[in-house]
Amino acid sequence: MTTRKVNLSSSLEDYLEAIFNLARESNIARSKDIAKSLGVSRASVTGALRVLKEKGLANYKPYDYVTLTKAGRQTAAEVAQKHKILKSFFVDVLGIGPDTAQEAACKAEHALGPEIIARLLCFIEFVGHSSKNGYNLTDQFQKFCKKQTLTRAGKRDRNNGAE
Amino acid sequence: MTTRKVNLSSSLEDYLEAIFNLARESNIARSKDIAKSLGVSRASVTGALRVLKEKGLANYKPYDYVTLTKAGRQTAAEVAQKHKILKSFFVDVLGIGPDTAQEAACKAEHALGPEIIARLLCFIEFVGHSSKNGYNLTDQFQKFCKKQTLTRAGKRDRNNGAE
DNA sequence: TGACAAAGTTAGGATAGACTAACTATATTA
DNA sequence: TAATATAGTTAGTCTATCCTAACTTTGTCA
Repeated sequence: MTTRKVNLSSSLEDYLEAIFNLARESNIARSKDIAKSLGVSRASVTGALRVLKEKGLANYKPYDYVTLTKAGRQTAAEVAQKHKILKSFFVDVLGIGPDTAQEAACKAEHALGPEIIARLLCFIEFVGHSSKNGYNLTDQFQKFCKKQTLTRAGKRDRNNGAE
Repeated sequence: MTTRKVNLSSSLEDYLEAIFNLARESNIARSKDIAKSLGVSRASVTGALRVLKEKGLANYKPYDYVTLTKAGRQTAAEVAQKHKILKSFFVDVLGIGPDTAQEAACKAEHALGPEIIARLLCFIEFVGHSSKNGYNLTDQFQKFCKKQTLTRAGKRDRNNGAE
């Protein structure tokens, strides 16, 4: 029997992901660290933990360490996976800087469903694969991109004061 | 002198975009239609219009038609542009169905900044360009994708009951 | 072991965004 | 033009999320 999917707000997904990542890094997810990693107050964390408990995603007792339930871990892993794939797409395919990519992934991970994420992953693999097969897609794109940007800058200059 | 950028919530961006689109389609953005196109109540629209007016983005008077200010049009056009580019990427590059793509674009348009959107546009152009130059990227990807999916399904089957 | 610091919680409040129900203004049409 | 339908507004409420300030629990160390 699979666990029923809970509808989660972006905010709760963020908490889940933060707990998941902290638990991976240091085995323990402390309220203080969750607050720090999300940039919210400790009080907000307490509130979120209560909600996650209600939804069956976190094992939470006041003044005790938090852990995720199986369902919680599963959902958190999905969110983290989305994040990872998006960031990789931005950095490895589009050539975006890691910080901008990180920030964008944080937001977009809540907006895109599994179908698109799966395709995106496939696309990243396709790009990697194609690089090995002679046609280096990434390089080609970077060249193309630079050319486009210059062309446009030129057009803008020539049109200056037109409209 | 350029108009200063206002910080907008996703929700307000949605209203702006809806007004912009309605005005393009039928020259007039009626409260009722804004409500319908966003799936909210008419009362919610009134509230949003007041806020957009405060922020200098909409010309709003009770019981009158709404129009966007110059700043409002500019912002709305940017959002609509993001939407268009995202949808095109999903459909034309990833091969996602139009309905799923539409829905995802609606959400992601609020999450991604101008840098990533510009790159994405460039990438779409690159893909179109490459198709003309012998190497049909889209076809290649679709083939690759199908193969991957099958491979994974196979692996899953062979692993059944393993863990 | 008791005092102090750190972590966590609670209480109370703000804001954004949505809703319904009731009211007002505008538009239509007999 | 008066009655009625439609559109738009207002008032009041709800929920989600965040905050600060004050309180409680836990942990540390002299």
